[in-house]
Amino acid sequence: MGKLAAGALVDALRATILDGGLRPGTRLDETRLGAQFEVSRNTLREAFRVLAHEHLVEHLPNRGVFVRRPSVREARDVYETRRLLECGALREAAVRRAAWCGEPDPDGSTRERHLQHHWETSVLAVVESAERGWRASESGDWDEVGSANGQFHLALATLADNDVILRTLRSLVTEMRLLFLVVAAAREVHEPYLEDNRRIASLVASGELVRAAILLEDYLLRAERHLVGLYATHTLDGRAVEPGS
Amino acid sequence: MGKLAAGALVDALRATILDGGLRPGTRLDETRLGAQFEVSRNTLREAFRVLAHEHLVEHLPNRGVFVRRPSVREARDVYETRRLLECGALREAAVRRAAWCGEPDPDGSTRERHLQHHWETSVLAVVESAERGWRASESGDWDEVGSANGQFHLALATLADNDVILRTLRSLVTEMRLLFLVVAAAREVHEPYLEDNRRIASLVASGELVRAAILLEDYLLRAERHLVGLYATHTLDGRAVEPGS
DNA sequence: CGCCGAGGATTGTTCAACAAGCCGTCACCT
DNA sequence: AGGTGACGGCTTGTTGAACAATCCTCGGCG
Repeated sequence: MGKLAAGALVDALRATILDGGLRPGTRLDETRLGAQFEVSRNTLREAFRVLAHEHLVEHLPNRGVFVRRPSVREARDVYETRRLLECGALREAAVRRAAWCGEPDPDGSTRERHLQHHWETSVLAVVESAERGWRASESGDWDEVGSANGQFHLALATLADNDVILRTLRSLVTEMRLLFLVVAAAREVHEPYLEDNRRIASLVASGELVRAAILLEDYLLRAERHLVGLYATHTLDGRAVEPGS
Repeated sequence: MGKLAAGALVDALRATILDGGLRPGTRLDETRLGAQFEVSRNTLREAFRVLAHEHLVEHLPNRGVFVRRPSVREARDVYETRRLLECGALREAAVRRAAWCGEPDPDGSTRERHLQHHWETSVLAVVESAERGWRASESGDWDEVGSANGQFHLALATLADNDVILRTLRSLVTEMRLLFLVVAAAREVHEPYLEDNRRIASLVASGELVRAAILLEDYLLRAERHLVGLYATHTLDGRAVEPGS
């Protein structure tokens, strides 16, 4: 039992949901889950509040909380928002980097070094996650591919050095994993884009951020149409109704 | 006392913080606030979880929760993110509307009518909130000006018909109100932009969304620099340190 | 067939208790 | 004097039991 049960419980529940241990639509029974995770009903409720705020779970008053079953509409909205934020982050990173490289080192202040360091580690994370996804696909580990893909997009956001963008995208990326649970196995979703990830990563590494943003925009538009298409086919078998209706 | 104490409590606490009843840096004592709002310590903790997730409040383990005192850095990040989302929302609304008006009514389906209705009410909300802010400034009600300004920007986001963008911006707008608490009275912050709001609103009303987006981008850039400037001066008096240090 | 009401189950909330962790104090030691 | 370490109080973290309120189900009744 790690300390701070509530926080750990949130992570445990999120992981369980995202790993398919609690399918979308399932009701999260307070006494049953409390027994399962060995926490009291009260701390469980605290965890529910934050999961609800993360939109992984839906809280219907006096009825209980349910694992959310995102609609096609939401898939479209999430992709559109990601497009704005991720491409915007790349463009912001571009202008900030241009403004910064323009000045030929006015003072070797710690801030300069900090920016330099942040840039290098971020680029490294981008390239690394792209490669990680590629290797995982070669060994057929599609769960790992999905995870690496998420890391890749978060790494892109990190380039802008903007915590608000980053935390927003983090929330969207986990919500995407919930989307993937509804439509299909991760394979078809990620496979066509591994090549794009690598091309974007190499553009970022060579500092061509604007071109990376353009490619990323097209990439996300294609992915959106792809997922929406899968959604239409795959929600015909499993029950496609909301828990509330 | 309305039913569902926990949810109502969140609203009450948020309102109290945003109205200055609980200044940034204040520690939120569980027993004291529990007595004050007449709720148990447990439901209070549930409320804390969601306020923390909204970034209105900071939770330091075993030390308590404190009203957050946003940094200049965060001000910059929030404005940058708003710029991406709000301007992006306008552009998305533009392409969606173009694609839709292009088709000369293939079938008078309910979906068509729904889109039409959504568009009209959204535009109305934009114009209305802009006017509301203007009138409030004439009568010197600067709190109302701030509220109307928030409504205005949310109304802009509504044009894109994207729930994810909307809820994200809602969170950012309330976080901005926390920023305003730290730097200064709402007057100086909003006054210069009332005219811009009206011009943007009229552009939206006449369907010139792209031009509205351009004006909005410039507007938000100016506002960001303005607030960051105020921040630098105003955090010199009051103590400018974080609660953790 | 559909309405309705009783009963059971689950959520919403409170309370009291206790363990654990932080903080200020104060005596003690060098 | 100044550092330092134990002590004690106060606050948070978590639990379990209790009770009201609400919802769902199921059986009866028109």
